[in-house]
Amino acid sequence: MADELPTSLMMFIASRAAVSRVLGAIHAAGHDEVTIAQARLLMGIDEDGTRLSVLADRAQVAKQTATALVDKLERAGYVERVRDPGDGRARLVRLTGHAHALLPVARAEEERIETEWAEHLGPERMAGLRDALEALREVTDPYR
Amino acid sequence: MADELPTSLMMFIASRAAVSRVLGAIHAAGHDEVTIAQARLLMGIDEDGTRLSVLADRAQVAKQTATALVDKLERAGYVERVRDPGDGRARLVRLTGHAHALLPVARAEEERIETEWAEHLGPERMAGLRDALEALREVTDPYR
DNA sequence: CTATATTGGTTCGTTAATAGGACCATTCTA
DNA sequence: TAGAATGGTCCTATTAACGAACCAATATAG
Repeated sequence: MADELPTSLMMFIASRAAVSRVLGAIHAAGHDEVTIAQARLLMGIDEDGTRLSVLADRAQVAKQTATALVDKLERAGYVERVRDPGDGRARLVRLTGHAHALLPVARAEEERIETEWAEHLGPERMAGLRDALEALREVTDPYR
Repeated sequence: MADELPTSLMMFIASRAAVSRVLGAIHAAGHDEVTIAQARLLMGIDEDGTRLSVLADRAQVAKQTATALVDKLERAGYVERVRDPGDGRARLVRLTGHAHALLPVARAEEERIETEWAEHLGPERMAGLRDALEALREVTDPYR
């Protein structure tokens, strides 16, 4: 074993496995067309709607990319664009009922992963892991 | 604070920051055309060459994708395809001198990140983080 | 109060990444 | 030795991503 992979690579491996499982659960629930990039954008939408540029920021993609992703999500019925009452230029991207049916599925699978990881590591190591990751956000999370 | 992000998402955030920095260092060293996907493939190449299908496996992409990536890397002068002496069907993808100039740059930046993270967390928390991530590989790493 | 700058989004055009399917050559195996 | 499996490639299509140019609405300078 004695593998000595970079810490960031080990994070990548684990997070990719999680993403893959969550997306699998989403697909299994019948939401076949949703892709990873689209899901990433969906996650950034607040309950009362979010501007496209904010969404782009959160997902760390260009505005044009966010536009394209929202286009697809809109065509598939997961979001709608409504005018921002406070600013005539802006529009708010809002989740539809269709999307609201989707979120619990994703959250449940995420829960399941979290539980399995905790079982595998034991409570202290899991707590330590989360603690370290939270601390790392201070130096790695450009948003917040 | 009290954020309660999923563990896997926090991993994603940190690993993305690291990838972004390593790629930045690579670009800053003059290797402008190399992309993330290409770098990911490069990392899987052993010193004495590696088969394309193994590469595809390691990077978790389809053979066709690996073919396309190797095409680009080959055109840019980072790898070469040589016949596998032991198997007439196979060809070995090997790093060129150009690529060998690149790897230390990536490794150095990775080192720097590792050091900064350790400083930010302190030695025990960093050790605990690595330990937990190594353990998680047992349930999340499809390769090994 | 107008002229200009900024902001929020979209459109156009291009490139990278990815994979399904078909396919060929070589090697393995029953 | 015939048929299955393996290693790669080609063709094609879709998604993701972004620079550049652009329009409409708002904010700001003079």
